[in-house]
Amino acid sequence: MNLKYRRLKGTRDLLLEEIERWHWCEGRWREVLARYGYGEIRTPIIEPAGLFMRSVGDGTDIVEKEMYSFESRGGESLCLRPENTASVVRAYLENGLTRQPGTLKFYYMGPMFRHDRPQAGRYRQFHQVGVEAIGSASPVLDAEVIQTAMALFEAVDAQGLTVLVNCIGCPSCKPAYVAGLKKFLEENLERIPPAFRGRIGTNPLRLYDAKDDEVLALLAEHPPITSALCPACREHHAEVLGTLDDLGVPFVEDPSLVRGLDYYGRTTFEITAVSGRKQSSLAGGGRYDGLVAQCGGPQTPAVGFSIGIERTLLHLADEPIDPQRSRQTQVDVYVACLDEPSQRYGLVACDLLRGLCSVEVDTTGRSVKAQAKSANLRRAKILLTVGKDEIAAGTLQLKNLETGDQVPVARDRLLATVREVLEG
RNA sequence: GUGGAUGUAGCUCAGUUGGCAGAGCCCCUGGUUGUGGUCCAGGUGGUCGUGGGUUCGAAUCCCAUCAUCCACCCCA
Repeated sequence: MNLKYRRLKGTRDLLLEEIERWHWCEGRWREVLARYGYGEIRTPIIEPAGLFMRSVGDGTDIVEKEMYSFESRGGESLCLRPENTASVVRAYLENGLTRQPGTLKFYYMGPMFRHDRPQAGRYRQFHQVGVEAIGSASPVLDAEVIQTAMALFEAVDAQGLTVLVNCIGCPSCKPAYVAGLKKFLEENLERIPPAFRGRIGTNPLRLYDAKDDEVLALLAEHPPITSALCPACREHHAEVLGTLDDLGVPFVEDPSLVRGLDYYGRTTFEITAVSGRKQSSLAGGGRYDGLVAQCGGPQTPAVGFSIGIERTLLHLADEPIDPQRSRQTQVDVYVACLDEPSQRYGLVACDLLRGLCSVEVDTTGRSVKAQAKSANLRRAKILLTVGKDEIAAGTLQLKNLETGDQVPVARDRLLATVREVLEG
């Protein structure tokens, strides 16, 4: 069809069987997150653009070319959030939570926006479920956070995942390493394809992200960051890995795992799908001990992650659903009405049923046959039929669609009878 | 930003060398005066993505454009 309006590139409509899948996942996740001590936080989708430029980093791809930024009527520079960590930190400070004792643990679920070229598992409006644990510098918390991410995957039966872990240092050891790496790369500039050279000046560490063989071969000749960590980072990293062992969370150390956001320090991790070429990175996270202070708050350590919901669902082996049935919403009781007076009688008579189950009163005026057909399509267990005769007698015809039995039921017996059929 | 594939009925797709626009599913009606899931008969539904060109004639060939999907880059 040649439609007048179409959805924007990289956005999707979620409905019918797909939204049911989302609800199922979201329910499981909320349960798990509560068990790990997280409370929900919902922050605005629009924020000041500066929040992300400073926290995520203005040399990153996200800020450089993927932000949906625009000017408000008042001339303020705004943007649709490309991620949620910075917003949570902003909210943490803005709501005066810095003096709260203990670790504050928030989870979020919601849409993020990045102006990328869409492809399988990548959308311009996509959704993440994530957590932020603010207020503890302990490596044990890092491990718990990683375990939390895995628990979320397990809750929706996601299989075949690998946890990649790395430590990218802190302000006392990272700068020296980065400077050394930069020097090394500049000395070997001719071995680096032009497409990657730009990153050397802005963030040399991100060369490790490249999948290019020449780049990787060159980097193999340079010591990894894990060999240049200061004693404190070294110990922190060992504690994280040791705690993961204690918890029985399998992981793979990956010294090339640097993440695309500036605020990460020390622990970084990623959870990837082993099989399939699609977008294999399902989740990413790490520690960001400097971010709260950078946003104007007191020096406060924190760690978190986010999971891509679309990618997770894509990764789940989804059993095919009947394409026709999946286009109708399930209902328990379907009320077929012969004419408009019957519709009115049916609607009123069935009002009480809604306290017990779901009810659809058909007001299309189609043939009873067509209405009964819809009842079947909607997977109804009971078909109630109303016409002149039922109105006169003060009854409804009640048909059990599983057995095919049909009996007239008096209006005042309707609720009890429907309950019997549904429970029996 | 770069590369590849695909656009035909609500859905999934055929369409030969350029010669009347097709199938299956769905939907509607009837078979069954007021009853589904099976069956039978009939029916509705199309600017062939859009614009231009070649041609007696274009879904088909050419050009442009838009959209979708996939991949790169990067990331969730």
